[in-house]
Amino acid sequence: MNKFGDLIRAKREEQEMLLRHLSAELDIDTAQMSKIERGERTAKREHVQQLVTIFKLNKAEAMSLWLADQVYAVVANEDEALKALIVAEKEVKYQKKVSK
Amino acid sequence: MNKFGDLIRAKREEQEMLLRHLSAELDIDTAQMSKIERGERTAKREHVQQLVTIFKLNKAEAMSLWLADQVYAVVANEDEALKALIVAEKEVKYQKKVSK
DNA sequence: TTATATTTGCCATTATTTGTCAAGTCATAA
DNA sequence: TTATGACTTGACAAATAATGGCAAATATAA
Repeated sequence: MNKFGDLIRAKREEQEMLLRHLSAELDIDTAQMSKIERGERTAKREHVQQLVTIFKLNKAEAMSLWLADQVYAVVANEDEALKALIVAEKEVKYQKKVSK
Repeated sequence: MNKFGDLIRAKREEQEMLLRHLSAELDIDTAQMSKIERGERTAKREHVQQLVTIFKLNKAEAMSLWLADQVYAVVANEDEALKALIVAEKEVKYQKKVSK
């Protein structure tokens, strides 16, 4: 799963922006940016923020996808993937409740 | 969140087994085992399997908790934790469907 | 062909995780 | 009190993984 990279690539192509121009804005190698878009590497948090600004993305949505890719990497190909996600989800909800 | 470690500690204490005996069975340092039970370190997959055998655990359940701890570590303290989990969950369900 | 864009593979550097040890705490017994 | 046993903690080196950057390879179009 590479939802974040797919989103960035879509937005970049929508604007007919070159990979080397985008990577220059983030101050990273073009090859790195290529790998991020294709999901071969994970973008840094600071780069996510920059991309949100550059493409005027919904920050919550972008962060969700970026995080989801990382979550998915943990459970990919695991028999108990779904159960694990549900356990984690319950904990997140519980923490939200008790921290109020 | 440390559901896996909590489970192991509970089972070990239930049997009045010493940390050094358990760690000897897994062929790891007592300090390591202590850290695993307290969630300071993550057990290796092979150790999870050994613990399942030693304590006659439900394997699916144990694996779920072990994985859930790792998933939770990724999303802990993230504003979009819940959204991210739901995105990942949908992907897992989708993959399950298309791989049939 | 040539030029430009992107991808790929490799490797050095950096960061993170792991294993081990020794010293520490804590509770209990002598 | 001192001693002992169980466990925890902190520090460190070693192992492992992630990252950045380069150059070569590939692709796409003129």
